[in-house]
Amino acid sequence: MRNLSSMSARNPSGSSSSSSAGTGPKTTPCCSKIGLKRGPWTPEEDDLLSNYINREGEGRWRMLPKRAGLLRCGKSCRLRWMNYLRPSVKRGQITPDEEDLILRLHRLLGNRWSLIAGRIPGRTDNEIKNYWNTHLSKKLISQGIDPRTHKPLNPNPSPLDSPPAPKINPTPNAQVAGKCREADERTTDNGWFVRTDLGDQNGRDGTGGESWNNPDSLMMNAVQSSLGNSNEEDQIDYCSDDLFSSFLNSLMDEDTLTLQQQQSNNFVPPSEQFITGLLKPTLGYGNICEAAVGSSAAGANGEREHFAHQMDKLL
DNA sequence: AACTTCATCAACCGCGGAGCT
DNA sequence: TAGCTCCGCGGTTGATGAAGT
Repeated sequence: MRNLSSMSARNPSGSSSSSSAGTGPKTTPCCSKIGLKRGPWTPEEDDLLSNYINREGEGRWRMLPKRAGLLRCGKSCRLRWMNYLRPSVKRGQITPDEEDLILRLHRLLGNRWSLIAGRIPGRTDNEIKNYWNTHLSKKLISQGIDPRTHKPLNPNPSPLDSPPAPKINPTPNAQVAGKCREADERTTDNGWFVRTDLGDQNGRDGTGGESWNNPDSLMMNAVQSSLGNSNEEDQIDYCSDDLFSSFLNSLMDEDTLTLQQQQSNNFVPPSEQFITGLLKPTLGYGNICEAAVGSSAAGANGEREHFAHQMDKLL
């Protein structure tokens, strides 16, 4: 870890930035940076910030610098606290397990660094983002995998933008999948049964197999398994966080399984499209949530709304 | 030893959403 | 409803040290 104090400021003059001048009427005193210091933080500033937050708590970032005696903007204070000074921030190298987790979460969530960081205790979005850009993306490229899509790079891209080839080269993915949790026929932590006896390539496997080709069902498997033991009303308030967590775990479980299937027989389960396609911001999480939540027979209206709101907020 | 290139990562920037009036 | 403020997010920058020539 580089000594921050030794780093010179990006804007040594410390003068106001002209970049925010174009923000028009929305420019706030916080953003004007008139007379505010920029660049690396000194230990003294760190102490001031830490002491203030330990005393007063987080939040009110705009007023914080003034009250704490710092010549920084609120944004800078928040960033420094979140990424460096927070006691829960874990320093040191990313472990192989964490790297594995980042890869799998990125496959599911894309560049949602804050969401990914939320699933990795002690790591910040900035740290994960940096690690991805400097390590993992290059690693995937060297393995022949597109770091954006997590699909094999096509050496001969078609000008017609044809759909993905049905046969996926298992070698690059296998290197990733080899690091993933083993997923045989088993029950996940949240109780969602993971199938390995998949049906035919259209996802028709008879009873109980609709999880693979029905987004609603996929979602609701996670939802219902999480709600299964939540009969008490007083559990409703906090079930949504668990719900999202369970949902994500479920997706990751299926994700692992999908990779194994690709390895073994090039089979691409229909829900692959759901995971890697529908779970993209451009296609809207809201629709998924609405569809899943709207069709839910498991929860009361309050739960549905709470869940939909939570998912919308998080995604 | 001097110079150049590469890798790393803290910090900055602009944007957009949420909440309030 | 519109406008404003605050906050958080993701993309990007640029200083620094390491590695290479």
